[in-house]
Amino acid sequence: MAKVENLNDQLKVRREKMDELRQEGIDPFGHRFVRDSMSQELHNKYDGLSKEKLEELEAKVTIAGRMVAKRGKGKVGFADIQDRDGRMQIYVRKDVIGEEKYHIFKRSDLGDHLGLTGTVIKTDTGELTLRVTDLTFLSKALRPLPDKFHGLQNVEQIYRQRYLDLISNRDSFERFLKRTKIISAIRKYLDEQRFIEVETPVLHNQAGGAAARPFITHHNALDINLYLRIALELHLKRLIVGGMERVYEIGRVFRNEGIDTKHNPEFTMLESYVAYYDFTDVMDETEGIFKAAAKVVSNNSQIEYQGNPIDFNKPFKRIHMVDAIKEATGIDFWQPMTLGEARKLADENHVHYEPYWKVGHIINEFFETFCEAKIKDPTFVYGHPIEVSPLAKKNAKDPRFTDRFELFILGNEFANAFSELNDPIDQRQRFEAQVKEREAGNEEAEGIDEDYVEALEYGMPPTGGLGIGIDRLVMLMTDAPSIRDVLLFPTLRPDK
RNA sequence: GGGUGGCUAGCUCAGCUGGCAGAGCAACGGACUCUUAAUCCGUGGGUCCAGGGUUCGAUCCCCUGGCCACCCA
Repeated sequence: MAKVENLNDQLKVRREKMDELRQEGIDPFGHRFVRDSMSQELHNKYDGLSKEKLEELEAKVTIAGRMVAKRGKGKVGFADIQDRDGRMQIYVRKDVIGEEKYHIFKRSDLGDHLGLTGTVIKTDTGELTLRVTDLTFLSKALRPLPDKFHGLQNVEQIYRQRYLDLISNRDSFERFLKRTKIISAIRKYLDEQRFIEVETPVLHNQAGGAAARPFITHHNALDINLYLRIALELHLKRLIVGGMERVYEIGRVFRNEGIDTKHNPEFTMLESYVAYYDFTDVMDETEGIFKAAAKVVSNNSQIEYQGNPIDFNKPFKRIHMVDAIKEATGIDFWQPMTLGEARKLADENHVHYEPYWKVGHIINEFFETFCEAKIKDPTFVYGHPIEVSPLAKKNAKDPRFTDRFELFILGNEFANAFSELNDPIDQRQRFEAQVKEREAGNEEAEGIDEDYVEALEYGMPPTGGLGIGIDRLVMLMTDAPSIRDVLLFPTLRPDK
């Protein structure tokens, strides 16, 4: 707690007012208060009624909230009370609530919480208002709120002190409400498809299921290092082996990488697995999830992201990665090709590659270089090379490629899915290839998860799996330019 | 990792070519019984991100560092 001599005038005054309340026998940090109405509820109910009609009705209600604006006027005063759903104007008259209570109102600061009982009226200017008959002081704000007109603009403060952003920037508050509703809609959609929602460990013995560097932590009693999960994949598939048939988890995963407008070290993933599905079924499932989410934020399933319209009514496009490259560049990777030939093509087209890369890596890089950014409409790009898909099932007709897809919208990836590799022999070989990659310099390559391979040896049904980054989905649906705008408390460097 | 920009009162922001630190809101005192970014009169409020340098003099110029944002890899 700051020492008194370090306080600025406003902090001092508010502490003095707190003491004043105590002297008057009022707890500045009050207690239980029963309200019977929310601001928005009152607006819905009474905004449509005339001033006269409301006078007739004499509707008596009790509300509570934070005072966010105040307009004094001698022996009467107006203020705006903000609760979770919105705001309600109150009208306080000295001759109605009496000297003592009016004094409390006059001495209240912006930011204080008040409980108010009164009748619902309309003012001469037509604003729905609570004409206060009783006032209860509920909680003192010892610090002043951000600018009442501009709100909180300081981006750093918005992230570090999200509560101030939520108090003073209603659009931000509503974006987080939408986030919650989107996730609820996704749950509802999956639950209706008879999925089982599960929770799997966050602490892993080995970080697998994705290509990413993990956070490492230590368990004291076992004296072992543990890894914060980078994916949900390998545990959920064990549950498919266990016969759950349709599972999903919405949970936090952690990746030890840089922070920018699209990356936060911890973020929320949805992964789902369905026995007997292949990746084309998963496309349908994915489409259903995105359409369910779009309905939450739009009446007609048309949204706009940073000025770009997206229509979720249309069926999503589907294109093979190799065809997409051919369309964009004329280069045909369907042709059988040696590594030397692929490298030559890469050199000719100024496509970057690493020494340990095989043909498949180069194909993938061609896609990322020439195709990804051009995709606008929701599009499933499928058939990723086997080298970049260590957990996906090989395509039955062309084993260079896998039955995998990614969903792209406006040049960004929103989902990653595949027919799961359920052949334990093949799986072991893919893990071994990953180990070699790691030795060749790819720090994100996976190790061998023996326990997982053993689970596969008991027999996993053919399975369709899906991963969706929930934060990016919410960004898209709420027109948020940065992932930090959809995370209540984004990761930041400590403040001093 | 590289580049650019920002950091000034509680908040939102000005601050010219280097010359006493500014406004609006908020706060305080006063007036005001239908205001709504209330109004009117008056008052107080600053580690100009930190440290160093140049200078008679630095919020301003230079160097180093911190935090944040954006762009690029």
